[in-house]
Amino acid sequence: MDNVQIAEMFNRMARILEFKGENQFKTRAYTNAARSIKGLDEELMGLYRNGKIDSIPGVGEVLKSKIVEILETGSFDAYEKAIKEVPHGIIDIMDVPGIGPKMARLFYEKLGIKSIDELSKAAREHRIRRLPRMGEKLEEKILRSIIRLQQDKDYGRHPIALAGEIAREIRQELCSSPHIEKVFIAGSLRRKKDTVGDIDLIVVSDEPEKAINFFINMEKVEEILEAGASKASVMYPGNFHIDLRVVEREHLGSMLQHFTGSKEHNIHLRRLAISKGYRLNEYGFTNENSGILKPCGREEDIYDFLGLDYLPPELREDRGEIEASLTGNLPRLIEKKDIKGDLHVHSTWSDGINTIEELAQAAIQRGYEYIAITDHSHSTGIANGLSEKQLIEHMGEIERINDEFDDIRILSGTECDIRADGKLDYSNDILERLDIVIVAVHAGLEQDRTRMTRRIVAALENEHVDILAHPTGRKFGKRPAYDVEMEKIITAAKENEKGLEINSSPWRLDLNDTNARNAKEHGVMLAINTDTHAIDHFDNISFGIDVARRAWVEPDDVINAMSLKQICSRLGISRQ
DNA sequence: GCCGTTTTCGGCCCGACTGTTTTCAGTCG
Repeated sequence: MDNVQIAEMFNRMARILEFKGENQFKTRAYTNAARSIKGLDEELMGLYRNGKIDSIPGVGEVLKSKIVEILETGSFDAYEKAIKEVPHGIIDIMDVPGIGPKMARLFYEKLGIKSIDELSKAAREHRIRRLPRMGEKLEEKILRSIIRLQQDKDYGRHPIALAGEIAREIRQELCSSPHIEKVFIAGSLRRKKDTVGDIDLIVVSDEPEKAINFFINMEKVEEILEAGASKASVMYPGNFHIDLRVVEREHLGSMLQHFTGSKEHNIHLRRLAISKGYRLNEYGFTNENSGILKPCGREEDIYDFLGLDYLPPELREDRGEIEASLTGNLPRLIEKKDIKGDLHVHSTWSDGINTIEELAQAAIQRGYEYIAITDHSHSTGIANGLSEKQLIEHMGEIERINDEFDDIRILSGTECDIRADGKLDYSNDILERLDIVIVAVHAGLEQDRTRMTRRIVAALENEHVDILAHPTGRKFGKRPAYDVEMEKIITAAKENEKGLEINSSPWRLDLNDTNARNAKEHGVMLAINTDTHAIDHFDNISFGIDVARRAWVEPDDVINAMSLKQICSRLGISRQ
């Protein structure tokens, strides 16, 4: 039973308690504990065995005993009883947008509805509207919501790169309205999460109604979900849910902060405000005694007022950033200007579309001191992987091109396949001759957790290996991460002094933020690489930097933030 | 059910929008 499963169990328990109409704070306690458990660096089982299960935030005596019960028996008594009482389909019903615990319970008690299919049928047969406070519009809304839910296989989450494009497109259109002064992107998109659920926008306007009207009447809007005096939501092509809030300039800071979130971060800030005698909302601070509102025109004003250093949006997840800010221990987050090179680049020698010279030129234009050409090894036949003989020619070619360029150093490398048994695709003799060796899993993704972990750890134990690329293999919309024990990978990377990659391809973003932060905290060095297959891909580096920033990564944690001299020293390259 | 720079008891973030009602409960973020 791992942390994710235990957290899921607590989440389901919370949903059941909601349905049963239990005390909302008790319900919230389960949700909070679940979230806290998901964010743990170590497995609960390990903590339990070492007697270190105390001091998990949000877990008190009662929930602690339930965790122990789960670890020992696979479940806990109260949960087993609860799932017998509340049919499984009911939880699904509460996942339909617009339906919460109260309605789900009413449908169950009055109409015996226990599943989404039954709900859909009841709505079509107009049985919902006969219930108190229910009507025709609600039936239509339910049917629409169910259809959207069923169409939406990825649970409504979109890769940040796609969401960013849509957001910029909408921003441009909104800017053309005479009633809209300015447009800001907020929400998880501004926090740079790897995937975003919906797109949150703020517009500054003196005429809110006209601004809202312009928004809901944009040509591409497929459906208007709600439209009020200061807030509206629409559906946009590609299953994008867009939320808009209108604000007057004097409240912009508060609104930006509020709408950027995260929810947990905001709750923490509000608790902090309460302890100082103020209520905090999207319009500013209200003095508890006088009732006087202090508006915040700039986001910085809010953090200032609470005695905090400014918090970059990437950190606003209530994962310790507020405490760090209070004690002056915020990280100096990595920035684009810190990146000195790219260590994962493919050329025409394997499956890239640009020559080594073209890549070198593009890297110079981006101000890099070095790049590593890391074409595929021969097992990756589909990517035109190089034989050992070809790899030797490849090295010669790089040496020749290095003579041509004064402004950049090209490192000879490989992205060497880790075979199913953990052996590498090239012999040690040839690996030794390369400047840099990146290893990666490309096939045999279905291996079980134990084998996959052993396979990767074996690769990390090879003395010639430098970096593990895209460590979990996930690709958005294509496949989930393969099953692997990340803790063991991180430990092996630390013990063998290997780097782990944050792959900046917007379809990978692998390591993700939580794994990357975990690695950093264990003292593992990271490499923020683009896995470039075409010159334009170099610019994906910003996505990788976003992930790193969300992981609290500082320049000193990053291999390719090192100067050429430093990196040559790390890689054991004598000639520079 | 958790938690404490007021507290071991009594709090627990806060407001907008909808649909159904004539004043508000439910849902959402």
